[in-house]
Amino acid sequence: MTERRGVASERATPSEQPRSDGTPAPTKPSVAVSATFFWYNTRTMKWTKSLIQTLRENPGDAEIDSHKLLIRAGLARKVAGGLYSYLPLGMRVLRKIQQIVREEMDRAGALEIVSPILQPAELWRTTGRWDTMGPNMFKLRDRGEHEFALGPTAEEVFTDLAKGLVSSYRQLPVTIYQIQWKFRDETRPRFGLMRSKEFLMKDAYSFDADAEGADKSYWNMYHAYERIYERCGLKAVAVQADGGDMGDSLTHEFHVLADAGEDGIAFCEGCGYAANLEKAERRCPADGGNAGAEARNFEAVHTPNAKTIEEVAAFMGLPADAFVKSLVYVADGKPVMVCVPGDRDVNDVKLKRFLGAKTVGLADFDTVLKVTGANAGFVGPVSPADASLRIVADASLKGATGRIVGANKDDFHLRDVDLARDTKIGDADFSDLVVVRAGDVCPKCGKPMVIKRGIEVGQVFKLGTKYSAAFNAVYKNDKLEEHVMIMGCYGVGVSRTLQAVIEQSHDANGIIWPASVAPYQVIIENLDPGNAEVTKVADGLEAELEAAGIDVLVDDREERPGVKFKDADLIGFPVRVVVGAKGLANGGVEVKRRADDKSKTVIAPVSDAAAAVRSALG
RNA sequence: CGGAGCGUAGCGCAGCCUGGUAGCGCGUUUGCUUCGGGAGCAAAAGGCCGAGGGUUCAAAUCCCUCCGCUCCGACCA
Repeated sequence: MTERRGVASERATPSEQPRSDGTPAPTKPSVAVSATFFWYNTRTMKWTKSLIQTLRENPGDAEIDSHKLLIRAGLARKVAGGLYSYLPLGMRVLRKIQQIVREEMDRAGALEIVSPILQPAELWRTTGRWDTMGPNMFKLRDRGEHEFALGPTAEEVFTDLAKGLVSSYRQLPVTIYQIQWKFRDETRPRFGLMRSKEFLMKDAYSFDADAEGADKSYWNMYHAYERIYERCGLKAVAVQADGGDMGDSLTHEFHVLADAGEDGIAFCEGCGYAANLEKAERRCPADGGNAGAEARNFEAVHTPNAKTIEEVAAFMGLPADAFVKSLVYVADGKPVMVCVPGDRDVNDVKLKRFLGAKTVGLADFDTVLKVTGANAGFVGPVSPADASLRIVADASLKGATGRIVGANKDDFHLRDVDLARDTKIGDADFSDLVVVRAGDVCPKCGKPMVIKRGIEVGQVFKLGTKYSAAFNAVYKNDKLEEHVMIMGCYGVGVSRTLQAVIEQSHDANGIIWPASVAPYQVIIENLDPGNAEVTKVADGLEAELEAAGIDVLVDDREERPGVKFKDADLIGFPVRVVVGAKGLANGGVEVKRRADDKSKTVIAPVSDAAAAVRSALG
């Protein structure tokens, strides 16, 4: 223990014995630190030397708790919109998360590299993404007018790299990763580190010889991700997501459930089905659930100026689901009408899939008028001006009768419309096309689903050969034949994960860090730094804990106890040790976990204090 | 990209409408008294009032332009 204290004090102050030439003697490195925590600078710290600055008030621009706490607890400071400096405390958390990610990637057999942030345009042009990424990518030129991007991701760089490194099937499978800063020109950065212009991301890319191997690589990473989030103390759930332009590719997003999350996720509590709202499907009865409605001839209703479903419903005094909402889309340049129940929203991704289109989007008003004969607000599936207009409808409208639709004539709607009788929508034109909502039926087990919100902290994605084909990244098999490698990509938002931990683990007093990623696992509150006896106990415990591999902050400020307790709670160190004259007189030091209330405080004799801390850390 | 709001001390804000040369709280520094859940008193430091231009004897305040930030929206008929 005496030795350990020596190490701790050496680090706290430069050696006091100058060399003969007058230069200060070098400070000896701590063997314990460099050997077991090689990626760490220090394991212990005195508050008065730490540059920790907490704020009593919430920052004016923060909306969500984790953002407020991030700033108030002194983890990060805003430099500009969407750009943050990580302060010493935040940096420690970031490094701990990185280290967990690194260890799990290494354990999964992935190889760490680092590639440039500044990426040549040429690579992006190879896949066409120089243009398709559009304004989301920061682009710049060097003095020779050569174009570059600040990497928003690195598929191109890694594929190009693999092409150069891999030539034989003997080298496969291989997964390469990096932890690197990424840049995205977000339209609206917000919520602190949640959506920022610059963020730290771990991105990995797998290369396989065949589909079976690619599958194994995918699940290998999937399981590594489960371990990463668990070790970070996060409850993350894997949800199905849409493969985007990659067709029906398998992909999962890892979400931390939180009300402040930006993404909606559909859950089935019956069978565990989970999918984000872009992807989530729902089951509809074969007949659309519309059997037995009374058949009547439709008639026109004058509905002046009532354009939205809300307005018409109010005007006619009927619920929104008595209406059919008809929208004109343009899919790959061709107009198409989409009908959904009046109280539902079209899911563009499902529509795109169903139509087999590359792009879909709402038509402009001119197109709407041209193909339907009416202005937006009064369009419907019954006899549009362009008789050849394709009309598709949500599955729940199959067999629908007695509905109200736009009349394709301004200021008019039609009532008592029977979709089968009065429109040309055929059986093959029905599909699940709406965004699911709470109560919709699970596509797997038929039970009602719920909607929750999540923060996306990672994604695993089967890429297929999209990138490797573009780069002609091939390997030779044992018959000397060339084949394109099959890829997967895997991302962890490291800086976002930091804030997600805060969002998921805090209370009214501040953050509650899981021990694995806490900036310091233990804070020792020296309530009386001027008292030699108290300070001796506090510093002795500091050294003892350091020797045991625990990192610890000693609050040696001359502050009133209340201030120190408030700060400890705000920053959220998992375990707090209070050393004060009063406590020592009463038999020892107090050990309390941040997550527990006062009643669970343990009084430990000084000789048992380190053991009590370790027990509290679990 | 459209709309709204805001830029004043390290942080949170007032002052602006009705021009007269800058204030409050927190934090910081010093002293005294306090001292187990954000103490009290006394003193002090700290600001080109986002930038540029205009009006005026005089501009944080009025006008114009620009920059930055925040929120809402981006057409679901």
